[in-house]
Amino acid sequence: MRQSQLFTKTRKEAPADEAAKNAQLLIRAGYIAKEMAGVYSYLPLGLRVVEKIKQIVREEMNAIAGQELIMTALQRKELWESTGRWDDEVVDVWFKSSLKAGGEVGFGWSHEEPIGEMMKGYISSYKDLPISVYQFQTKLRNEMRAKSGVMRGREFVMKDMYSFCADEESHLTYYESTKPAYMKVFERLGIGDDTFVTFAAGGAFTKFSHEFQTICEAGEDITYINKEKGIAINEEVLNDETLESLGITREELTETKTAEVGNIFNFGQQKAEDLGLMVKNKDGESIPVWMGSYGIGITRLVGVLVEKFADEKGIVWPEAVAPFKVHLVGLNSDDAEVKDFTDGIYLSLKEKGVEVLYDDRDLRAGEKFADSDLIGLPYRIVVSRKTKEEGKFEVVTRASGEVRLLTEEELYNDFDNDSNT
RNA sequence: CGGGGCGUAGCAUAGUGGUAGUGUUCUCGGUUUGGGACCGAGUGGUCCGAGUUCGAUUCUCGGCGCCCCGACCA
Repeated sequence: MRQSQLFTKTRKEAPADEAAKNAQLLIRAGYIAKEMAGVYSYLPLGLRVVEKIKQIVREEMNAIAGQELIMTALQRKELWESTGRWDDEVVDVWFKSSLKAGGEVGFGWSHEEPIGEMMKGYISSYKDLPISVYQFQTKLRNEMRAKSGVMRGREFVMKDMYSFCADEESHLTYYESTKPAYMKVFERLGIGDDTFVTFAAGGAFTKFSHEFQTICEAGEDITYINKEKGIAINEEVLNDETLESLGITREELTETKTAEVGNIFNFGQQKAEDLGLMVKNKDGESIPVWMGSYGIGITRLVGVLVEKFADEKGIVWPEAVAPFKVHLVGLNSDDAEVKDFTDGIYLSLKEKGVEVLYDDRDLRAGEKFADSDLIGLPYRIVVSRKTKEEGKFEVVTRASGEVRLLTEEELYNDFDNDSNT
């Protein structure tokens, strides 16, 4: 994409009403725009990042037999009343409204009830199971206090998946299979080494739920971690009983600030029982379905990645989620010959299938470099009168600052879409 | 929801009970051209409402909004 056609602009200064690094940088670089506290619009660059993350999650959920769907944002009051969760005293994050035709509706803060209810129409026998479905949904939660930029908003995108099984064994097998699937997601996002399956407060059915906590200074959680043993415990369940059951001592754990990027819940049969989601087993008896729910905070991950990898110059995207792989910075663009030459490089890269943002604006070098650093694409290729004459292109790796000089041929080989540059 | 802070131009900021200033952005002209360069000109502003006052951006009250700490986070 040509940067001259991108409607967003970078800003030198961070907005005064944002204290969080992720929001400051994302706004300055033109990825997001603030609508109100805890509510952000995703602009062209930001949307590309969100879609990249979604695609990685999608691939890994599909790999464990997840079927994608999308549910509604509007939800029925009566359904939530049937499980006792319409009451504001019980669920304090409801946004509610009323229909002009009469009746009340809620805005989806979770989809456990609606998905279970809907599944009644499709599940009646153990032969129908197991089933796992997931969606990417904008969740609306009336948080008392939004904070930390995109990490704790009132409106955010989440992947939520729900599993339905006919017996405990397949249910637990599926539940366990989501852990490595989740870890693959986080590895692909470049935060695998810093993300831990964490014991956390569970639901009514199980002693623990499992969270996926990523080491992050801007996170809201405190997690006690032992990297060697791969054990992590949320402080909310850190007690003698927990330590003993996990065979570890307090001294072996390190207190760490983390951000919750995912969580999985084992509902057992309780949720289905509440909803009346039953199947016939082999003996012809009606039994409640075994259910689990599995979340990943998509837009929160955007914030976590910015927080973790940004440096003093700006954002540094992991290659897997960067809106473009290459930032082609054209200098001396007032010189028609250089400009034509740079245009040619741009078209060739595009032809090779390389995702490239081409800074074709007629600006001074310093301004372009500053913007490039701020936007944070993995590789910067500089083309100027000098490089045109010498036939060498400067390639800078954003994360490391490494500078290479490549010929045009080397450049295309290096950025061939199939390579692992 | 408890506590604290803050609302001045697109953005960032200064200041004052009496015509609101600077930087940046933006527009125009010129010089520049590998790290946000320089010179000149121009556009553009006191969150909303009530009160006090001859006069309020400033003081008082209320509202709305934003940030931070705490509580909450199924």
